[in-house]
Amino acid sequence: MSCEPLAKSYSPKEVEKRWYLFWEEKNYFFADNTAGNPRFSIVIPPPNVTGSLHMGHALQHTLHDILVRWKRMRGYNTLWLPGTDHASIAVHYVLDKQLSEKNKNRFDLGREEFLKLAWEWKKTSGGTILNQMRRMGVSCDWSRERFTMDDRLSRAVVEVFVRLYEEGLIYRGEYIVNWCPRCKTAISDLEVVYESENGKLWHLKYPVIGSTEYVSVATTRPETMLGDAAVAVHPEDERYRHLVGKKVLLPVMNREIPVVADSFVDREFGTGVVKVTPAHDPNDYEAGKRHGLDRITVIDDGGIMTASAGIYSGMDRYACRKKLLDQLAAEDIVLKTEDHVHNVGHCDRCSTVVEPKISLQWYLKVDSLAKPAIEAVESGKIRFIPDIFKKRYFEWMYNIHDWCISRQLWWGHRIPAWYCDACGHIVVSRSTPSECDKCAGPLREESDILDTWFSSALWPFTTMGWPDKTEDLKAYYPTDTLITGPDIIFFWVARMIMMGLKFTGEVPFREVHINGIVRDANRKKMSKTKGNIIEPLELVDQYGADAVRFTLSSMAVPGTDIPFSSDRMKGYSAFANKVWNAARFVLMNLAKEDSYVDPDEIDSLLKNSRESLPIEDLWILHRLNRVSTEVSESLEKYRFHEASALIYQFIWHELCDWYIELAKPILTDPAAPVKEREFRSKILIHVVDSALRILHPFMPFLTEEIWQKIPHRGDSIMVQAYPVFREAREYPKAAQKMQDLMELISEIRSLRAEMNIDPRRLLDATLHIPSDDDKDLVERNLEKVLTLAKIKSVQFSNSLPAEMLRGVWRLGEFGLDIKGAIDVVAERERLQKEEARIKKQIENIERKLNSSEFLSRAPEKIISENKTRYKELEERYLKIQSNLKYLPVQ
RNA sequence: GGGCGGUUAGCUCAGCUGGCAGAGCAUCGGUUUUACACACCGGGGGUCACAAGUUCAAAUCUUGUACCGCCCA
Repeated sequence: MSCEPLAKSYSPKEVEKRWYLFWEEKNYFFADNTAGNPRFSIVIPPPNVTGSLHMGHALQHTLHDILVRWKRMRGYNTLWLPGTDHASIAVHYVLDKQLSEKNKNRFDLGREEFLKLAWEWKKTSGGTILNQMRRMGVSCDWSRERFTMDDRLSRAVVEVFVRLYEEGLIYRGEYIVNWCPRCKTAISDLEVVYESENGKLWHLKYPVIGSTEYVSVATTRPETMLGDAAVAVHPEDERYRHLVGKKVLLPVMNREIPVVADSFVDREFGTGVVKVTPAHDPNDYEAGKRHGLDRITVIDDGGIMTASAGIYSGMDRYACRKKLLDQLAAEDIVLKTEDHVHNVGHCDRCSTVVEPKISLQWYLKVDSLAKPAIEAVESGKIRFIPDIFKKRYFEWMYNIHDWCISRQLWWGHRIPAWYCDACGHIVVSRSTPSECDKCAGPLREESDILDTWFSSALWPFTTMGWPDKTEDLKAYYPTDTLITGPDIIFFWVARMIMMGLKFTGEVPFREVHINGIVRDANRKKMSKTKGNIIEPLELVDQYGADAVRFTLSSMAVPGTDIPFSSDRMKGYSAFANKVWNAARFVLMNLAKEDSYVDPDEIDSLLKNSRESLPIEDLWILHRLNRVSTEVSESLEKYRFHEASALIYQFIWHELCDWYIELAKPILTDPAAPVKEREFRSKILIHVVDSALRILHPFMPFLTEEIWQKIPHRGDSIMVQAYPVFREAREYPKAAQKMQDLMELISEIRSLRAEMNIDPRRLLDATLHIPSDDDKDLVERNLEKVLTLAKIKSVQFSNSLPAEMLRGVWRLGEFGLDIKGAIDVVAERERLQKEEARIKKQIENIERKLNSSEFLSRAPEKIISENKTRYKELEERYLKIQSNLKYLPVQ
């Protein structure tokens, strides 16, 4: 084993690139669907093909990869399937922008040319996010990368559409939809984001025909009055009962419109009289249907006023509002203008204000799909983590509406429907029909495409080859876990559950882990407009992928948002460096003959010579055993923050701070007995190797780089076994003894520091340890105390000589000889402080133990714990008091 | 308007079925000890938002109040 010395600090950049290529070359990410071992499969929530990696992705991909690498190392046949969705609206948005720079739009180009351009764009820029993912170290099976518009997935989409249509679950209908005038398409309820805006409420005067009376109607959108078909009042509203059935004159348009009575009117809003514009408001649309009102469309697809808007025809909707208000003011029709805060719907993609619009769209009937999807979660077949999110799921599912699935866009899955203009028949078919199957007339293909989420809903099974009965489906479906954000429970999770159950008869995944949202340091959501975006790849450049991963993981408390902290980030990059340097130390001190140590070899070593083993070895092996078990337990429960903290604590504060410090004298002393040195390096290699394995899923690059340099067997750490619990490694008693030694050392250090003793000065110490066993323990481990507490000699005695600094610990008391140079005042102060502190604790326990209620009602275990603790405290208290007595009086 | 979550050290947060209040960072004192100053050793810092209740015992359970945030309408 040749050991090149490591660089003085860890520099991630070059390392990361090299190992990622290595893993890919070795095909380690590949999932073999013929392997027999238990499987673990997971599909990625497909990122938007136009997207680039943001902190949310970085978090999710980190959590995915931790689970996947951990499962893989535990021997599971592991699949992590990557890919992207085609993101109709987003791609249109990108290309529209490019086209508008050349003063063109998609309609100038035409469908065919536009799609060519889109595919070209996808080919050159669509892979951005996938390549960025690689920099995070994700171990996806790239050979199975999918895209929602792949031929195979597209065929599956058609198959699903046709089946649903044939079952009568897909229908066409004319309803009022959310329309984006910029994207020029319908969007679903979920794609509308409401924002609270400061607007105005205008009260307008509508004269009553055949009377001098007028009604005052309040509106936030005066331009829609041009399309008013009626005004409405509540049927039980005494104020207006006499007007029902009469007509009012619509100002500007000078159109006579009826006054109708309808209980949808909110009597408290404005004056209790509302204008009814069936073509431009969902509630008015329904009211219009009830009263047989005209639907007068005054705003067109692009947000421009139509010919029905009279003199305002051709004007933009907002320009129209302004001009119209001028006219209304001039004609004295505006009675009042109030400030008014209201929620305005915006397009999720482009933020344009949504326009409710009547149109003919395709819908999916969801009632019958929702029922089994609700049951799947109710019965526990699918579990949400944290559990609380299932409430949100149920709430939405119980109030679910039919889903508008058609979009007036081109990039996406074209709806497989054809219209016969001759007889009006609609043909829905898996393949292009040549003629109408009713009248043999010519057919016109539907120009609409499907909502992107329609194909995303099929992702868990179409990516694995459905509707064919593929080996992948057999091996990896249903998947085990879905990790995603709370914002898409409805968009995606709910729809996947519905579609999965419908088409495969099985749930698409068994557990849904909902992660938090990454926010900036001030807890604000990151957004481009706020300019508070943190780019994960910039962090990777600066700190290394491992540090970014570890930071995100350490803060990933299930269901809790993550305020991203660059201080934590720095801390964990220091941790990476700490691990690096621990390895550096080990490598610097290994001998040529040191080689890989098999865990079983350690076990037999332990079996044969347990009695003679140094206590720190038993302790570190015990701790390693516990920590590796606890980390796995935490990961089972998706408690990533807990797992990270366990590893961090173990490696830094146990392995580095204590074990390596204790190993130093033997490893670095050339005079140390060969046997002892050899033994120590065996254990050390094993512990470091195991610690690296435990850490690997969290910090894959660093651990691979180090593991390759220490004595090892195998080609890569990522395919080694994850440490598991070993009964033979349980040494709770030895661990306790080690803790006692550590306490003694810490107490001595603390006393020295508090009394300002030169840290380099070696002191003589006297120990008083009542129990022979304990005394024996310290005697046998004296070297450790001498080294770590800077002591040059120890005397054992039944009483401590006067003129010494005194301290206490669990097993006894100790004195430090500083040759009479005791600062009596400082020492008295220190002891008195300690005395007061302990007295307070004793009083607290005394109160409990003196209470008969406590003694009669508390469980036996708690009582005896308190008694033990009381005894310990009391002993300590007495020791301190006697130490105070020994202080020379001044 | 309805529902859900949060309030713990200077900051950011853990704290699972009630039983000794924790971490990281920051801060203060000390140390160029040959793995690491991205380090080491040591210290200080808390009315667990507020109020009431349940309990032998409450950061933890119940109710109410205040403030902050999220989701739905």
